[in-house]
Amino acid sequence: MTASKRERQHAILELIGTREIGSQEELRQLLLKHGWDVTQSTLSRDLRDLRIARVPTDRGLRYVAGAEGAMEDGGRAPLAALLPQLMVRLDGVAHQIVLRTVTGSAQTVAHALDREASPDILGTIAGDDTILMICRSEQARERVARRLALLARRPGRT
Amino acid sequence: MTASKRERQHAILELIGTREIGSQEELRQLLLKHGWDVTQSTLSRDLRDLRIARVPTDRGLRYVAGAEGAMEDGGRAPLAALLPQLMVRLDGVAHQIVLRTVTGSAQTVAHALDREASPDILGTIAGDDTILMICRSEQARERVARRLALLARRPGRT
DNA sequence: ACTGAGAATGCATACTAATGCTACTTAGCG
DNA sequence: CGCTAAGTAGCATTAGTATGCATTCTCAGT
Repeated sequence: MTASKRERQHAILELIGTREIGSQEELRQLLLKHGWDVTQSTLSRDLRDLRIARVPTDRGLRYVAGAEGAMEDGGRAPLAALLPQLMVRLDGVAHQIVLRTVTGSAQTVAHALDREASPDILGTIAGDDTILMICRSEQARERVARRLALLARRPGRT
Repeated sequence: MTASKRERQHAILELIGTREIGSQEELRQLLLKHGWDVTQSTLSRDLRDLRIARVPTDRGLRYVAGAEGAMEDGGRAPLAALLPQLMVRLDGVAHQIVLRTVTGSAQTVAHALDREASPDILGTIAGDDTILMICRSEQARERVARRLALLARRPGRT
């Protein structure tokens, strides 16, 4: 599958945002449990693509994703550039959308969202890795969610 | 020399802030020019101490100091350990739960919540002493709320 | 369908980093 | 002094990561 690369990299982002992962082999095992069976080589390349760094922490080396890689100019990057890199998951209920991002990037993405000034969106609230978007209606929510999902898919245009 | 360690690490920080360094051997060569002659082992330990990460950039792997390493928060305690101490009040409407914590602890608790990766929870957003949790449904909310209430009661099991 | 261009991946291996162990230096103490 | 404990750093080795090359897979164009 061609699409699997993107999905896999997404899974990687989510795993790394959620747990503490210290080696590619460790990551490989986790991915296995989720149905992906790839070699360390592939992971090395994925981590490079995703700009995921290995940083020393109190508890040893850990992989962490950062916004640095995706941000072309300080915080002014368009949504289309940010989402593929930073969005981890998208979901919603009623007139609300919850958008999960790589840890630490919620503010950045929310900012980009605000700059879009969509009439469908009443406002956004961002924490560390989660953004809550209040939409004008359920229909509005659907529109927005669809668009975001699309933007997140490829490094394409608006 | 004993005191040289501190100086050397200082030099390392400066070098890394100034040039693009991609390997410990490279760093070693630079230090040599500045009068320090140490082995790769030592540099590995220095870089660990300084929390310097190796991140993939456009031009290959580079060592960078700071941000990511410093951003690293330490509170990785499990929910069961946190809640009895930090949760103040629990309430909810529709598919949302509002969890009040001791002032300043919301981020910590929210983080622990995220790490649980419950399918019932779309996401959490934390302020200073309040966490908003968006659940997948009202039923999900009830499940989550019940569980949280239980966990908060005492240092019990997951 | 057939085919050439690229993308994606695995394999084997080169490269780089982390670490157990030992030695040495220094400071404090009897 | 001689001894011990703490802190550093080197050496040798292991652990872990990156990458050249070959193969396989996709897909557009014919």
